Amino acid sequence: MKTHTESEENYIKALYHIGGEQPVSNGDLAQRIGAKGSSVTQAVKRLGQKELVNVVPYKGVQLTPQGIRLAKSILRKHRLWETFLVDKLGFGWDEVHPLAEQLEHIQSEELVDRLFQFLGSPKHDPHGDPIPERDGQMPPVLGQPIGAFSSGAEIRIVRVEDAGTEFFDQLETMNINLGNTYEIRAISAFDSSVELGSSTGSFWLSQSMCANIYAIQS
Amino acid sequence: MKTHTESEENYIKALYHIGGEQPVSNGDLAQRIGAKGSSVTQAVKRLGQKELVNVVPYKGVQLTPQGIRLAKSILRKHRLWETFLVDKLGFGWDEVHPLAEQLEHIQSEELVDRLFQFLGSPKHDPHGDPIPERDGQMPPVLGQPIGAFSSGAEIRIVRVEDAGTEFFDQLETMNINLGNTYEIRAISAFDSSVELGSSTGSFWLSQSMCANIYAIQS
DNA sequence: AATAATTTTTAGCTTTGCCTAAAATAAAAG
DNA sequence: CTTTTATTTTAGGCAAAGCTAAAAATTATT
Repeated sequence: MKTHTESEENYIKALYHIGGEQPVSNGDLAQRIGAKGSSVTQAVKRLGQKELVNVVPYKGVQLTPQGIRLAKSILRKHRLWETFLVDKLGFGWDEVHPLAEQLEHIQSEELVDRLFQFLGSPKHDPHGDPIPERDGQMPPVLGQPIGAFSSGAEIRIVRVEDAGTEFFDQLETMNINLGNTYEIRAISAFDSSVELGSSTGSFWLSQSMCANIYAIQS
Repeated sequence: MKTHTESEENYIKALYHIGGEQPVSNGDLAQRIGAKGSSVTQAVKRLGQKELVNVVPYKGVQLTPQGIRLAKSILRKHRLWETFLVDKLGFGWDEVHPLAEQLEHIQSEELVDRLFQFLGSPKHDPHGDPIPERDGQMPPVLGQPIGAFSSGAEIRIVRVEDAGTEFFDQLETMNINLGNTYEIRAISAFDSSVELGSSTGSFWLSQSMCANIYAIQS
C-alpha cells in the first residue's frame, strides 16, 4: 500500500463519512473539508489518478474499493487512538477528536496492530462507534435512540453521537456514561422527553438528548 | 506558542542535534536533513523570519533561545513516545526511532503531559537518553563507556548509543539490557575488549561494543 | 598574493494544496 | 422550453519545500 499525504487522507475520510460507498457532490465535500469548491475539484482529480476515487465531472465523486479500504484503515486508526486517549490517558469524550485527527495519519501497520492488542482488541471506541477490523470488516453499529424504547424497558447505554462539546458537557454533568443501565419510567406525551430511573434516583432527558444517546435492551 | 510545519520542526531538531546551542554550517545541516544546500538556505531563511534561528550568510545558523525551547520540546515528545512504544507496546529498541519521528510532531501540550504521567514520569528513555523536562531542564546524561572502568568494578548498564540496527541486534543476541549488572572481570591488553561477568556466567565484549554501552558503578 | 577548490547563495523550475474570479454546465423556475 | 439560479470547473496566483545549474563568497593551496 502506497503512502498518502495528510490532505489526501482527509479527503478520503470525508468522502467516506459523508457518502460511505455512495457518490458525493463537490459542494458537500468542500463543506466537510472546509475548502473551496475549486480546491476540491483539483484534489479529487489527484485522488482519481491514484485510483482512490471515480470522478464524473459535474456529477460527483465516489470511492473505489481501494479508496474504501483506505478510508476504513484511517477510521480504524482514528478510533483506536480515541480509545487509547480515553481509556489509557484519561481524556474526556469531547477532547479526543482533534487529537485523533492528528494521530490517525501516523503510518505503521505494526503500530496499529500493537495498539489494538494493548487496548484489549476493542470492537467499539469510547463513543460506542464500531472500530473497523484489520481486514475491513465492521463490527455492528450498536443500539437505538433512547426515544425508540417503550415505557418499562431496561436499557443499557452503548453509544453516543458526536453532537458537539455542549452535548458531551451535558452528558458529563448528568453523569451519563457508556455501560450505564436505566429503566424507562415514563415518556412525555407533550415533548417526548423521557424519564430514566436507576438505583440512585430518576431524571428527565429532553428529546434532543435522547436522540443522540443509543441503548440496547438489557 | 505558534504552530510549525513538520519540515520546520525537522530543521530545528537537526540543528539542535548537530550543534546544540552552537552555530552549524549549511553543509552539515543539509547532510543531516537529507536535502540539498540550496533547499537548506531557503529553509533557514524562513526559520530566521520566525525568530527561531539567527542566520549569518555564508557563516552558519544558530538556534535562538526560542529555537532551543522548541528543539527541546520536540526532543521531549520524541523520547516520551519512544518510551511508550517500548514500555507499553513492546516494540524493540531499534524499531521505535522512525515511529517516534512521526509521533513527535503531534501538537498538544495536554497529550504530552498526560503521556508523561501515564509512563510514570520517566527521566530517561529506553536507550537511557535524558528526556527534557516540561520546563526545558535536562536530566543528567548517565554513565561512562564500559571501557572506562577498571577491572573488578561492579557496573550497571544505564545507556546505549543509537549505533544502528546491527548494534541493537547484537545487544539483543547477547541479552544485554538497561539495568543489567555485571562485574568487570578482565580488560584485554591486546584489543581492549572487556570480560563481563554475572551470576549466569561471563562473556567478552569487543571494544566497539563497549564504546557504545554506558554504565555506572553500582 | 593569486589562483584553485570548496561552500553557499541566487535564480528559476516543479509539485502540492489552497485561494479568487470568470466561464461552463446543470438544475430550477417561469 | 427558455431563462434564471446554483453548482462546478477552469484559469491564474500564492506559499511551502524540494530540485538543478550558475554565480558569488569563502577557504585552501601554491
